[in-house]
Amino acid sequence: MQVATKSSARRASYRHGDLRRALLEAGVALARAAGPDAIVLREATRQAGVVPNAAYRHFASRDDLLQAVRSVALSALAVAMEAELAEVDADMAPVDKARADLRAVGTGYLKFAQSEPGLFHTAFSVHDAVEDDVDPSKAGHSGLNPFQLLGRALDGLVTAGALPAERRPGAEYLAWSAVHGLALLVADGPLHNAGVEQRQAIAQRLLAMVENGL
Amino acid sequence: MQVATKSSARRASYRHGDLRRALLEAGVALARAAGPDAIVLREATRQAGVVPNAAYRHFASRDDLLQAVRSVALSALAVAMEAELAEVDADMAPVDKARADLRAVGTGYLKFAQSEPGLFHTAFSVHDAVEDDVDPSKAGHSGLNPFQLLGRALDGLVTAGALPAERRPGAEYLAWSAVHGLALLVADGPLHNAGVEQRQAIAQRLLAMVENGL
DNA sequence: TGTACATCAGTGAACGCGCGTTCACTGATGTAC
DNA sequence: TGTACATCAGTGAACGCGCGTTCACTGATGTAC
Repeated sequence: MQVATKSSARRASYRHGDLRRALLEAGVALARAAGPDAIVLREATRQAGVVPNAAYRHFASRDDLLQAVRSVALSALAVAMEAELAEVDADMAPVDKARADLRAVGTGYLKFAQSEPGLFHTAFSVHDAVEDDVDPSKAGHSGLNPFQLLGRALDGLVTAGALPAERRPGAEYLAWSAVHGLALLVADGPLHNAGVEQRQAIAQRLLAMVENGL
Repeated sequence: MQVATKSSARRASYRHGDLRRALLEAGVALARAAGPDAIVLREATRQAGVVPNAAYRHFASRDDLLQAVRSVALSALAVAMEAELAEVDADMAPVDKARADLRAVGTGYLKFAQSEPGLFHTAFSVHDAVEDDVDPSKAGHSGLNPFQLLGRALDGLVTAGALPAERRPGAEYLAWSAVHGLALLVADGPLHNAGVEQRQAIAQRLLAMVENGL
């Protein structure tokens, strides 16, 4: 791994170089492999090649590290959703475009849950209100976090006339519920080992259900 | 607490009386209060007034106790769903009855998640396939577990002609996803502290979405 | 009905484990003169 | 350009904690004669 961004470029090496980053990456690796409970301070320092208490120069506590990893996970989820949004053909009738965007949001969410179950669970291990959070460390490239991306897609539906404005309030929770529930079944539930085609079929049916049911 | 059922009636008192039951009840109390991770063998023995290793006369390991508590939680969930089903007026047109049954299944599930979040999480802390499980300790009074109650309701929808038979396969996962997702938001997510009326409104909209979208 | 014996539920004491966290330190680096 | 000094990232050693689990035991109960 090379000096990639500002935080490691500021000075190339002190004692460790960039221990904070190394610990965070170790924490992410642990979460990726086995979920939030696997984020263990001592193990992160081991992976960074450093003595256990050295972590306290960069994180106030184990929970502080957890929260940092959680932000990374939320951000990665947002990026996955944005990637799916970027695939949507821009030259469509507004209504179709708005619907396609909503589907992309759901698809990105589901793909992430499937491919990164550990990070997915970490992102939602604490359920404080992400809704109004403007912390950029939890956002994707657009500056929006996953919940906000969903909100934007729903707003688009209203603007395009595909969703009556009076049904807009609370719609996040309906869409989120359906997709989040399936995401769990797919992340490590009974559908985790279903075939790709079966999963995709169910995902498509679920998204259609949301679209029609909203 | 008095001798209530067969297992404590067989013999009224030996050393403890019925330690297995006492440990299980302690485990359930712990899970109820703080979820599956709170099920701690030593704490259960403390609550039962017994030395830690005494638990091993009745449970092979901590995980064995966890699974027993999980069965209790699944069974309680099934009972909650059955209670809601029992409220459905039996003298309705078959189609309406079938729809009302499905709603009752969802409502029971959501109410349980709301009122017993700790047990709810315990029930789904391990996600092995409950689908085909015939273990009566995970079932309600009907002998069916929660997943099977949902399946029966969907079958009823088909029989009544409210759901095309070709859409029946996989329908469990669509309905389950939506309701399970909302259950989590309501159990300890952002909707846990929403007002009763707001929660009920969202629940009704979600169930309508499932009904229309299936 | 009474005594000898086998059973096995619960005891007592101890393990090793890995965790998060605190303390006083040291020594490489950056800075001021 | 060189030296004295302050900074503070990482060290070394140790804590107390509660956990699950194992071992050899003891003594109240149920059973056979």
